[in-house]
Amino acid sequence: MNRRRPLMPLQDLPTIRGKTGLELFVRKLLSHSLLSTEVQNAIAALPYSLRRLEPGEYILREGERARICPILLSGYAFRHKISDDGNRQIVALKIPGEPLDFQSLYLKTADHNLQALTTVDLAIVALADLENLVAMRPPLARAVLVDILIEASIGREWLLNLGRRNALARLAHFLCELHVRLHQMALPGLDESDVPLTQEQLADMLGLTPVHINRTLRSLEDFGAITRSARRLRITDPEQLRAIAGFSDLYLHRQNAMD
Amino acid sequence: MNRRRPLMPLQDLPTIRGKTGLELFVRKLLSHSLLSTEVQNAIAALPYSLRRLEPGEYILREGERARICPILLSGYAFRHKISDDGNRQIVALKIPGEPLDFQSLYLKTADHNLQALTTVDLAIVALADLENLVAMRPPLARAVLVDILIEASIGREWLLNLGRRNALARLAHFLCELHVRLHQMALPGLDESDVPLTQEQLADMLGLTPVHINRTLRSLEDFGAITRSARRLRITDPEQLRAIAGFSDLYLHRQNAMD
DNA sequence: CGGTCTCTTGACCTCTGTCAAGTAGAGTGG
DNA sequence: CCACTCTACTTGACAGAGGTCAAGAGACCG
Repeated sequence: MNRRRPLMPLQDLPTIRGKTGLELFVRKLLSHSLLSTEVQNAIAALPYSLRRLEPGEYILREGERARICPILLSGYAFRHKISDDGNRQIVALKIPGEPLDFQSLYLKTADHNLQALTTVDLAIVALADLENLVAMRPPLARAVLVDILIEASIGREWLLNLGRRNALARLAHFLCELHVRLHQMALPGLDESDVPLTQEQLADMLGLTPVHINRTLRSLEDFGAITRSARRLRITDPEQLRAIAGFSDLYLHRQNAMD
Repeated sequence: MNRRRPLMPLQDLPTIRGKTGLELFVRKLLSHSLLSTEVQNAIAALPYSLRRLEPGEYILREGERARICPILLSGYAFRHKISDDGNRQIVALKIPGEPLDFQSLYLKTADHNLQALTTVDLAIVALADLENLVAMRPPLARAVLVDILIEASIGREWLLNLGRRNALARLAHFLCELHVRLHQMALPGLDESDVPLTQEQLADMLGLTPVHINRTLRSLEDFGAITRSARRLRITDPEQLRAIAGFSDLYLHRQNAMD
C-alpha cells in the first residue's frame, strides 16, 4: 500500500463514459454552484494532462508542496493521516468528478496524504493555470470555495460519526453518505450500490478494527441492508441503512445551487 | 445550556486589551496571510456592532441562514452537532480574534450550531459588507480562504484524534493544540495555560464521557502535565503533554504567511 | 498450483461507558 | 457570615462495546 512510484503517463486519452476531460469536473461544480455556460466552457478549456495510477499510489504526501491540481476522473481516492504511533485514519473519500487538491492553491504544504484507493484516472491541471482562471472568473472562485466548504462540512459530520455513534450506526452512516454522493453525481456505468473499500480501509475510516468491521458488516447483512459476496460489498436497502444511521443529508448541502 | 435569547446590545464599547474593534481580527488574519497596510486598514474600517453573549447562548443554529458574520473579540465559542439520538459532538473550538462564520458567505444554510462557551464579546459585521470588501480586495479573499482551509485542517487532525488515539493521548493532544493556538495569538491578559472547558464539554469534544474525562485528567495530573484546582484546569508542562500526545503542529499551518 | 491478500471466526481481554452516591465550590439570600 | 442550592467534579463497582490474538478459509494472481 505504501509503494512510491512516479506518476505514470496514460497511453491513450481515455473517454470518460462518453464525455472527455474536465466535463465531469464541471458537472461536479454545477452540483453545488451556478455557473454560466461561458464560465463552464472556460473551465473545460483548461489545459491538462492525464495520468493513470494503480491502487495505493500516492498523489500527494504530508509535508510536500503541490504544483498541480489533480481532478479525479474515474476511480476512488482518499485522504489520510498517520499518528505518531503509526495508526492510520482516513479523513476523506473522493469520488469521480471531484477535485483532489484545491487546498494547495492557498496553503504551502500538505497536512495529509492523498492516495489512490482503486485504479484511478486523473486530469492534472497546473496550479498556475487554475490560479489564473480563478482570478479572472469570480464565479469559479466562488465554486472553488463552496467545494472546499462542503468537504469541510462532511468532515464535521465524520467527527460526529466517530465521536458519538456506535459501530453499527457509524458504518451505516458512511454507507448512506457514499450512496447519496454517488447517486448525486449519477456516474454512468458506475454502480452506486457498489462499495469499493476493503474491510481494512473501512476500519481506518471509521476508527475501528478490521475484525470489528467484519462483525458489524455481518450485522448489517442480517438486517438485510447490505449484501456481501466474493470480497464485494453492495448496498441493497438504503432506507434500512438510513434508519439504522439516523441519516440526514443536510450536511451535504445539496440544495446550495438552488434558490 | 440551550436557552434561546435575542442578541443583547452592549452598554459601552469595550476596549479589547488596548485595541478596539477589528484589530484583533486583522491580527488573526496576519498570523496566516500577508496583507498590505492598506488592506489591513480597509478591514479594520468595516462597519460593525458589538454584542455580548452569556455562556451557552446560541450564535447560529443548524438549518438557519445567517446574514451576519460574527467575529470573536473575547471569550470562547464552539461549533457542535447533535446526532439523531441526542448525542452532542463539539466539532470546533474558536478563540478570540477568530471569525466564526465565513461559511455563510457561500453556503445557504448552517450545517452545525454555533454557541458561546464563556461570556463572549462579538463584533457583528454585515455579510453584505464583508462580501463587498472581499470582492474588491483579492488579498482579503485569499486570507478568508486560508482561514477556512486551516480550520478544515484542524478538523482533519481531530478526526485522527477521535479515530486513532486513546483517551489519554486524545486529551493531551487537544490541550497541546489549545496551548499552541493561544500562544500564537498572544492575547494580552489571557492566560494561555488556562483551559476554559468543563469536563462535560471536554467529553463532548473528545468523544468520551465526563466520567472518563475525569479519570484521564487525573492521569495527566499524575504525569505532572496539568494542575486541577477549584474547577480550574491549567497546563503546567506543555512538553510533557506533547510527548504523551505525539503532537506535531504542522497541521496548524503556522508557517503559511512566511516564505 | 503455490503465494498472497482479504475475509471469517472464536476466545479472551481491556478500555471506556454506565450507574449511583457523595463531595466541593460558587452563587444567592438572609 | 452562614445556610441553602445548584452545578460541576469525584469515586467505586460493574457492564459491555470493541480490541487483540490466532488460526483457518476463500479469492485472486502469476
